[in-house]
Amino acid sequence: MIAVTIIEDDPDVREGLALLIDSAPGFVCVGHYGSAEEGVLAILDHAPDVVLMDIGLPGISGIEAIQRLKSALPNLDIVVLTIHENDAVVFDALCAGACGYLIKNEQPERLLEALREVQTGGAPMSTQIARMVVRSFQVQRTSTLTPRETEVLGELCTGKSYKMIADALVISEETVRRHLKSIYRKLEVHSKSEAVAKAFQERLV
Amino acid sequence: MIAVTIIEDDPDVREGLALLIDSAPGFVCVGHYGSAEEGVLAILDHAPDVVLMDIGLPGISGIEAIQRLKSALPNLDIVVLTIHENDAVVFDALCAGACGYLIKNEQPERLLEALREVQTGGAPMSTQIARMVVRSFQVQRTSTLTPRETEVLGELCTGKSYKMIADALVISEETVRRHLKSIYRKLEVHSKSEAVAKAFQERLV
DNA sequence: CAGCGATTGACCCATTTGGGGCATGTGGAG
DNA sequence: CTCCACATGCCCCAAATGGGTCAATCGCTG
Repeated sequence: MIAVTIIEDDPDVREGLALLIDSAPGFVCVGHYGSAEEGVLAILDHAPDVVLMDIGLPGISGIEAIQRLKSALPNLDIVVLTIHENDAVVFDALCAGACGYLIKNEQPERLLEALREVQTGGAPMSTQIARMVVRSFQVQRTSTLTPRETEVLGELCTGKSYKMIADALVISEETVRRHLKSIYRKLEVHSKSEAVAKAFQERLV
Repeated sequence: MIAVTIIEDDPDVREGLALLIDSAPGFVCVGHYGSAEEGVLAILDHAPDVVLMDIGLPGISGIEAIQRLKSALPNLDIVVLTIHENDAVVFDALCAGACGYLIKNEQPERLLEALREVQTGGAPMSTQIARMVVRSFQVQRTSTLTPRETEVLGELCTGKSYKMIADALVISEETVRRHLKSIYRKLEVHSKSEAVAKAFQERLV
């Protein structure tokens, strides 16, 4: 039996979900709450197998609730069920510790399948969410840096000084400075730390 | 009809996949190749809907092949099908442009479902892969930095100078230096760029 | 109340860095 | 053949940075 707790502010949706889960073989709904405050306290008590969590809640947000639950119960599986498919919300939820992310238009059977999936170590996501997540890895580096400059920037991003970079690339320190000047112009930055920050942000490394 | 091209070096597996796809309603296998070199050339010609790609290939690797295909045909959907579930390989493949990632023990029906899913804008992944991907967002910051120090480091990571950080936090430049000294000791670094690099790598920001 | 960590601030000094100019060799594009 | 981008190197100088020491205030803990 998979014990599920629901946090969802709309009473109709909440009841409907509870009913669905209770009537599905292999599942039991051990609690359903309309706010994160109530829900979190109850979950710390109940310790269910899975939590179905809405995001747009009154009071404490679902994201915040996920963080609190995860820091208290690191092994708890939390599946987000929401209408939000905005980038920031999705990534915030995953960073906070959600193991799955479903959009509210999924079929009931798909929802149950997702709950089973998360229990077996998976990470169920609605198709468009999965694509968003995968796409987040594919950042194309539209860099105008020359190969050598890219190499120098790479060394810079390991925290090396000019001298260390010079040794690593077997060139003079002066040449490193020369490349850096060019890199700074192209990236429109004016210091090592700014260049490193930009390199990480733009995935130039 | 979904047109599929297969790149897989084991002849038996390759033939088996081709047979599976050709005999499935709604699918047609428009080519199957034993090496990335052959396959890539053929795909640039055929322009199939989906490519099923193995990773451990002789000659050019599957990762390299994905990069080449993606740069020529950005809208091509590529699903990796492999036995490798090592972190680096998975993330390299996704970064290179794969839209899906399946482990070779999936049921035939699940494979077909994945091909349909990727066509409808999804990103089919085997359960353990999906979990790896989601987990990659959840990096806990085991930082020993004080709140104020974290704040200073945050500003540093935007590329600011001491003076700019001082202005931003409304403290003296000297105090910024004081905090930085403490941060450097704790992170065991000796320069701004090294601190920024470490902050990004350890997700302290 | 004594002590401690966090935060704030200051001064000194050696190095590093950023920005400027100048110059050479090499390989590929036109 | 000429031009240009790329990589290499050097000099100068002002500003920023790293590392050291010293000290005051605040809030919490024992």
